[in-house]
Amino acid sequence: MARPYTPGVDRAHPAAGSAPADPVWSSVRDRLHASGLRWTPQRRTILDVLAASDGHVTGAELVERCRAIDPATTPSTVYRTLDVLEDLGVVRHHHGPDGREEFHVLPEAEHGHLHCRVCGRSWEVGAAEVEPMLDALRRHRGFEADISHMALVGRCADCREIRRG
Amino acid sequence: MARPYTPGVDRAHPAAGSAPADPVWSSVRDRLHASGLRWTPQRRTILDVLAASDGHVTGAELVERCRAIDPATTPSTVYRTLDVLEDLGVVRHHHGPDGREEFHVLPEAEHGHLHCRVCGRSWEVGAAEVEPMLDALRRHRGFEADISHMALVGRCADCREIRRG
DNA sequence: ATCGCTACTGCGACGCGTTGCGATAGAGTG
DNA sequence: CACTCTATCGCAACGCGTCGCAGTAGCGAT
Repeated sequence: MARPYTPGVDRAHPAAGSAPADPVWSSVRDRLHASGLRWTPQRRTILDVLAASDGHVTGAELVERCRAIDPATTPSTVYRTLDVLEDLGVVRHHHGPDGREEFHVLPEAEHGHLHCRVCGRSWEVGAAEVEPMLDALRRHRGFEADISHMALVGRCADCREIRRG
Repeated sequence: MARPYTPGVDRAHPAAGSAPADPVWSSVRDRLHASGLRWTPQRRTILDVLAASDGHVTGAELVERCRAIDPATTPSTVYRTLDVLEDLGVVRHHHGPDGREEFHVLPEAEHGHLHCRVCGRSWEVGAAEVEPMLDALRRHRGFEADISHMALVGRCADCREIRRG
């Protein structure tokens, strides 16, 4: 067939139903190859899952969703692939209030995270909001902080309202 | 003996050699009682360990040091006690780059944390350094962030020097 | 000194994430 | 197509931290 190489149509693994035509995802394959890395059915599964996710997802959730597509998926493969994808800039991760990993797919803009300890909700803070502080750290200490990994824990407006203090 | 109640001299458990005469530690006992909580040999062991620690210590390290004093120490007891002590304000914890817990005993001043992803070293940042940003978050979003729990990951001056980027 | 209430302990099992290792299989080459 | 090199996989075991439960033991009251 003269199909111009849609990634993942030739799977033997049950790697999802709809092949992601998204150029972002197909480019991952090339980027892996460019770094001497490989394109495998397992990685395709994970990319399919990521493509179908939005917002923040925990590591365990990603493993679970991969299993829904391919029950043979093992955690180690998922976590290792997520590491690779983070190197490629496809995902970013930070740690929630309890230290567990949360991943964000292809963030449109770099951002940090706020977690309310009381209600558990979370918000994103734009780079602009924290840039002044990061800039100060850079100037005074030469420390270059990773915004994406930043997670501030505290109490949100609503929860402060309820229990004044 | 007319010894005026040095906490922990009457131990049956092997809770340390030198009893901490430090008023800070002895006050913990009273503070527990004031909250309807209890003073136990296990808690004394943990306080002894904390008293002998300075800077930041991981949870696992604390468990290990408790075991050195009392080999019967179990992790769950240690972690649960640390929770209680955090409520009392005796310790503060945050999460390192890998999400593991790090505890700080009785910080003299509230501070956040910087972790270099490359060399693994860490620094403290004074409240003053981050206050402007926290203030902005408070004003714009009503979010009250916990400085002690803040951990920024990135690259320190030395490591940026070596691998420019 | 004894009693009763319940905070606390220790145990066992679990959940998340990581690591080492032998086996497998991408992908470039002849 | 067969061959080689090595990135990747799956497994099993581990480390950190949490949780539920049944028994223990602080501590205030009698």
